[in-house]
Amino acid sequence: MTTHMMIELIAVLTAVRGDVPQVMTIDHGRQLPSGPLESTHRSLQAGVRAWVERQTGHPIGHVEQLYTFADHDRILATTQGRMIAISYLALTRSHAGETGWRDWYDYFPWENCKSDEGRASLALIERLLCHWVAGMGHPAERVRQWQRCVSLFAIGDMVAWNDELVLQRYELLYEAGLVAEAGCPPDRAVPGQSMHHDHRRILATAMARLRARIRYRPVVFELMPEAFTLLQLQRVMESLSGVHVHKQNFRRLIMQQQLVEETGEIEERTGGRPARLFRFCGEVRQARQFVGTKIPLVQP
Amino acid sequence: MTTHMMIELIAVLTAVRGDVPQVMTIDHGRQLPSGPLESTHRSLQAGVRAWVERQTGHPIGHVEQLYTFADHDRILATTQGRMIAISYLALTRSHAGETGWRDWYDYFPWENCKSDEGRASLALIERLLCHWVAGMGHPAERVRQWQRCVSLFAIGDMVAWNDELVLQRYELLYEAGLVAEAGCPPDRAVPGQSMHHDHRRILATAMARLRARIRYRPVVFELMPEAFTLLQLQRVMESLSGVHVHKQNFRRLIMQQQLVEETGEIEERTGGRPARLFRFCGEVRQARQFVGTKIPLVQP
DNA sequence: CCGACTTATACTCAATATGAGCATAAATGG
DNA sequence: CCATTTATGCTCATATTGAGTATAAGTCGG
Repeated sequence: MTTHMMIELIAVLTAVRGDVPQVMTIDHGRQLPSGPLESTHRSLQAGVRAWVERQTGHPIGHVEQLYTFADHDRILATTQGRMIAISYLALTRSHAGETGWRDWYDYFPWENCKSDEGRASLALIERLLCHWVAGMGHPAERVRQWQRCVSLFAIGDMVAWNDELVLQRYELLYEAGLVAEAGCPPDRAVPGQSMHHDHRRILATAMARLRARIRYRPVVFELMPEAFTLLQLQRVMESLSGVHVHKQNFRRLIMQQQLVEETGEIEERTGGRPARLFRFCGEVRQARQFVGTKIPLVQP
Repeated sequence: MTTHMMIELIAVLTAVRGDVPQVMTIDHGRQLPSGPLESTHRSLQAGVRAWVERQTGHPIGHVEQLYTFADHDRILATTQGRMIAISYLALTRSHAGETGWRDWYDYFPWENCKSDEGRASLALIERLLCHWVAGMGHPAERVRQWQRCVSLFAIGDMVAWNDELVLQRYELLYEAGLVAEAGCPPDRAVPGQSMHHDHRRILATAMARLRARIRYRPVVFELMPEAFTLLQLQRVMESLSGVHVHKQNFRRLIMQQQLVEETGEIEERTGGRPARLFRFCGEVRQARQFVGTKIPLVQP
């Protein structure tokens, strides 16, 4: 029953610079940082935390297990065993001047519906997917897959865009042979940088998880500086989720949930009226950490 | 880097008999079924599916990875390596006359707030936790832990009961030394059967995940018979979540989401007025599988 | 057959939450 | 001074939610 196995830990280390969500990479942005599980680690979580903190020098906040893979792609040629990869999402604060950070949306331009670039890549994807289903032999299958395209990419406004379906959208593009990882020639692929192995897939899993988490848990604050204005908070939420929020309603919900408190300081350089600075009042709320938050994310 | 490892798959196979959620066990209810990962399995998910279907003879519906553990408790004495356990939640339909099925709430009586037994065990837990924090030396720590007790077990109606915090509640009881797994003598433990290793913890993880899933995904129907009345559906939802539902509002939400359609048949043996039978219209909704459902779960 | 009891189903109503907009305040740069 | 920008307070229509009333259509015991 005991076989040769290699356990690999893969971290999706995420931070926000300015308003832009970023991910730590190695190999010129082609891979996520990963390392073997060491026997000195008390637990998997502790292993990831120690190893990431050693690599980056930063303390990390939220750490969360994503998924464990053991597909046959991962069988090692050299040994008899199989490769198991356990992926983690880790959040950290600032990272001025470090190398290896890449924008989320370099890999997933279509997930950033806020930007013109994102909308352009969505329009292109719509055409490519239309072409893909048109080439299908079986009519029933064609209808089924088109409905899948429509609901995942919100084609034709029949359904609303769901920002949490990052993984499902990537998998559809993979099946349609529109990403480089699926063996597609680069000139016929959808825009967006590819990664080695299944690392872009793991990044998609992490993005989806984080988009889901920030709605109901106060994890955004792990990515924010100590003090921030409400607009800065809103911009980070928007760039993480890729969708717009109504400014006044966002403020209302944040305030009435007492997630933040005023620092008393004022941010002058807003470009308009100065804004009050806030801090996350996590200490006070520590016991109430299970009540959950509710943050409104609506369409533009 | 390659070490001796044993990869163990652990399944939390869940079904509903009558209105009662049950879990498949071995070893007279002391363990969850588990088996080694075999190299013939294409993927982990396929491995779990094949192995569970072979064991039970039933087709299983929803399968979902829960968590991967590799704590030092799991280090094997016999080999140099470490034990990795990957746990899965799997749902299946009926299981008339099979052995090994146990009620969820045999292990977690306090999670069934609907029943008198559940409320009684909650009252007992409240007293035991009160005693636990009273014995703490440091006042600040005492306050902190008591707030944790209050918010997890909804003591004193300051916060509402959150049915999804199954794991957090179990971990609190473990820390407080009130469960047999923490080395507590049986007569001083909280009611509820214990399990070997960390299997009750894994069951808690599964219960929490399923309680979260049934709110937003139509997975309940994987546990229902082909045709059912709305009251049957409601009772299953209630027993899975452990809380009561307002009958009329439940009907309203189910109907207006078009999750079900009438079969045309009538269930006569309701004990009152006969009820219309419904079936899940998953085929029609297959493409819309991402829209999500919303099922109201409120307090008694 | 009657009346107590059970469940099914339709409908109403108030409280709250949500989405969208208006208005004013306070800074900037010409 | 005025256009522009951002901050912040407030209103309002609509949708959602929680809870209750009312009625229908069976059962069962006498």
